Parts: sequence; C-alpha cells; structure tokens
Amino acid sequence: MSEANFVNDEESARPADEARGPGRRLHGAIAHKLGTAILSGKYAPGDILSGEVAFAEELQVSRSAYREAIQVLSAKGLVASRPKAGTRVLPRDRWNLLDPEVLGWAFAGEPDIEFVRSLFELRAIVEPAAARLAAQRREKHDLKAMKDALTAMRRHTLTTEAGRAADRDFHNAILQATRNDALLVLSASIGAAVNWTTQFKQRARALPRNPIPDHVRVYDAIAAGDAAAAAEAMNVLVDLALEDTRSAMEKK
Amino acid sequence: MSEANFVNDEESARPADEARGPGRRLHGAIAHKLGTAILSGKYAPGDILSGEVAFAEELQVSRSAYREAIQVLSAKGLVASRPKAGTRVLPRDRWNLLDPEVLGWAFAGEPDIEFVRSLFELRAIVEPAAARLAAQRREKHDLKAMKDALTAMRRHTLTTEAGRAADRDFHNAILQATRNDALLVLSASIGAAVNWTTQFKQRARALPRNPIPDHVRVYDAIAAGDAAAAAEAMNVLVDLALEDTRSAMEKK
DNA sequence: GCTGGGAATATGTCGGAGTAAATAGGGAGA
DNA sequence: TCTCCCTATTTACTCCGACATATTCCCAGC
Repeated sequence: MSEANFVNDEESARPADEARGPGRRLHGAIAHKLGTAILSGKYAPGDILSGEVAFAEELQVSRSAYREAIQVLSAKGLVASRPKAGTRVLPRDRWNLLDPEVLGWAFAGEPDIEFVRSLFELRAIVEPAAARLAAQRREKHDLKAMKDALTAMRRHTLTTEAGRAADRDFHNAILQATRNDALLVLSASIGAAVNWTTQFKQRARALPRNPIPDHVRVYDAIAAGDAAAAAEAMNVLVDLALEDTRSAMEKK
Repeated sequence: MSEANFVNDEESARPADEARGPGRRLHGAIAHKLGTAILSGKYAPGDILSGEVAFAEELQVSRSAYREAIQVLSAKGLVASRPKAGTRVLPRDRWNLLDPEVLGWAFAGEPDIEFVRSLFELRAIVEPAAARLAAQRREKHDLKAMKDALTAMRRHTLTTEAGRAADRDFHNAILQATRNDALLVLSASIGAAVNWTTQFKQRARALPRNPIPDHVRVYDAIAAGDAAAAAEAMNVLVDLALEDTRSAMEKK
C-alpha cells in the first residue's frame, strides 16, 4: 500500500476527463501551445522566438514558466537557445518526431498527409517483422494477452476509446512477445500516432471494414508459431489500415 | 562545428578540446548526471528522487537548475513528478529510448548487451527495408551523396571520428533517398547509437573486417535500382556489424 | 473505522545579478 | 580612402534565492 508502485502517471490519475485538452501543468500548456505552433509550420525552422520577457508578458506567465516550456521543447530537439542569439527553431531533421508528445502536436492541427504516409510506411516495415519475431518467441502469457485484447475489441468497437485501447493492447502484446525493448518503444510511439489517425477516420465516418477477422488471422499465425504467415497477415492488416486512412483523408 | 557548446563547470579554460564531455549548460550537465544514473540502473523504476532542495544542495546548484534538469528528464519520459509525492522514476516502457540523448546516456556507462541486441535487431529490420525503398526512389543527387560518403570512408577509416561520420553520412543518404521522414528520424537515432557501439568496438580493438566492399555492394544495388539486392546487401552489412559488436562485448 | 485539519513538500512566480556573444564603433595599416 | 581587426557596448539568455500557492500525506478527533 505505501511502498507499492502504483503506476499513476499524470493521465491515468485523472478521471480521463480532459484527455484532449492541453492538460498538465502551466509550462506543459505553454509547451503544447508552442509545440503545435511549430509543428503546424507557424514558426518555420530558422525562425527566432526572440524575447524571453516579451513572450512571457504576451502569454501572461512568468519567465520561469516560459523558460521551462522552452526546456521541454529543447529536450525534444525542436528549438535551441543561445545567450545572445535568441531561441531559434531547429531544422526538421533535428526534431524528435517519434516522441509521443511531438507526435500528438503534429496531429493536433491538420495532419500532414505526407507525414502520415511515411508513418504508415514505417509501420508496414516494423509491424510485420515484429509479428514474425512474436511468432517465434511468444510464451503462453503473451497469447493470453492477445486473446484478451481481441475479446475486448469484439465487445467494444473501434468507434469507442475503449475499443481503440484494446486495439493498442493487441499490438502491444505482440510487441511484448518480441522480447525487444527498442521495438517496444518504437511501436508505442507509432501506436499513439495510429490512434490519432483512427480517431480521424472515425470523424470522417470512414470505418467500412470489420477489422476483427484480420486481427484473428494474425493471432492464429502467431499462436501456431508460423512466422511467415504472421508477417503476411500483419502486412495485410497494415495495408488495409493505410488504405482506410488515405481514403478518409482524401474525403476530407 | 555547429555544436560549439562547451561545459562551463567551474572555470575550465579548456580550449574546447573536450568534445565528449557532459556538454551544454549547467542544467544540461545535471540532466546528464541524473540521466546516466537512471539509465545505468542506479535509480530503479519506482524509486523516488525525493527532496528538491536536498538534491539542489547536494549538487551545489540552485533549485532552478535542478528543476530545469528534471524538466528535461520529464520531457524524455524518464521521470514524472507530482506535488508532494516527489519525483518518481517511470517504468522502462515509458522511457523514450529512441531519443538521441537518452541513447547517449544508455551508452555512457556499461551498455546493456540485451539492449544492444534489441537495437541491432531493430536496425536489421529497418535498414534493409530502407535500402529497398531507396533503390526504388533514389534520384541522382542521392547517389552522389552516397558516393561522396563512400570516398570519405575510404580516405579515413572507422577508427577516426571523421570516418564514422562518413559512415553515418552514407546511411543517412540512403534514408534520405527513401523520401520518408519517419524513417529518417528513426535511423538518425539508431545511427547515433551505432556510433557509440563502433567507438566501443574500437576501444576493444575489434575491427577485423574491412567494411568498404559491403558498403559498395549496397551502393551498387541501389544505383542499379535492384530493390531485392539492395535489401539483401544491407542485411549482410547489418549482420556483420552485429557480429563484430557481439564479439567485442564478449571479449570485454 | 471514518472524516477533517494541519504539516510537509512540490509547483508556480518574481525580479535581480551574472555572463556570453553579436553588433557597432574606432583605430591602424595598406 | 578603403579594408581589416580589435575593443566596447548592448542584448538576451542563464542562474539564483525568496516568496506564494496548491496538493497530498499523516494524524488526531469523532
């Protein structure tokens, strides 16, 4: 009770009420504001956000709060500040686009279709390979986790947050089964991004396909230990998701 | 070049010779110290870094500097602090292990061989696929960049920083040719990590193979537009690198 | 055993001192 | 007279310590 690690991060502690707001603390809100502004292109790489005091006054916050927000952006590679030169936006290739928070900022405004494409391409590379490894290395409890996620997906649908969480759990269980930390972290980031696109698809009223059978095929292949079949089934799954997303974005 | 940030510890009048120091500013140095401590396992997930003032006094810095360092770590998902409860180290799966700085911290001490293995496994998944895409989409200037990097690799060797930079440039040129931002960012992170392992191999005096011919094979396949051959050649390249690294770590 | 108040601790705020660096100005050499 | 270099000023970030606020844990009272 007292020494137990209750894993209450900042969002699960909240009643999941303001999940989509700026949330967090004051400097977090400022970081969100500036981050979305940068990601949306309002500040281009090379631009200078000059004037610590000016910004602090404009946002009606203290310089400390502004400074801590800049620290966050700096830690994510979005900006760099030097004593006299001011705080300048770094070139895109320095941005840590795989950071879940940065990804969220990227999808806060109008998501760039080129970037979404590249994310799905990456997913199409990583996830089938992960399914292949999972088929070779999965243990009993991995299969149980996948099965549980599948039943949850059946009960809810992808139109609900619970359903999307179950979807993430399914993919997460596969990643866990690969026994690969790097893969796990990477796909956690991608999963967050995919969740955004799924919400996006839902807003566009474009969820035509029933994704359950495809997921079941992946599960069966992994359970059977058939690496090639698992990779292929996951490949199909990702391709369909990409197709849906593309049509949804074009429709809009 | 552009990274002319030097540490301003006490009054070290070093002629900016120390390129691999903690770097950056005071709070950057603190973040480095705490980051390496966390990554090395000195602070386990769930541990509490209690006492903002205590830490600040122990490190002989002000609370602001300590706070900003915590902001950086928090932005990278290593810790989370809540009002009264203290600053807790988050579970590993929340860490942004693909952040270049975090990767650097992970390799600052004794690198975990399991983690290195998982990184190379990820690399073995991503880089061949990237070579495949590059073979399909490369333009003239991409090939020129690869060729330039190859000649630079020949002139210097991997034992020098310039040679390792050329190696990174080569892989970077391939990633650029994929026209995929997400891939580019990911492999920039991986490339930073691989650079660490290469330095590590060098320290262990284990660079037996001449990597140039293998790189040339990759280049030829991409130049010819042969996707399958490019993927296979890159596969060989990554496998050899993994083998070298493994033997170097076992030797040590 | 449950509830409410107080103590402890972390976050948010503030303004000032210190310092690094870019720009401008002046002087020397061609 | 023009160019180059050196120096001084100015500017904006960096660091600091104190104060105010909010939240949570602990414990006493019911």
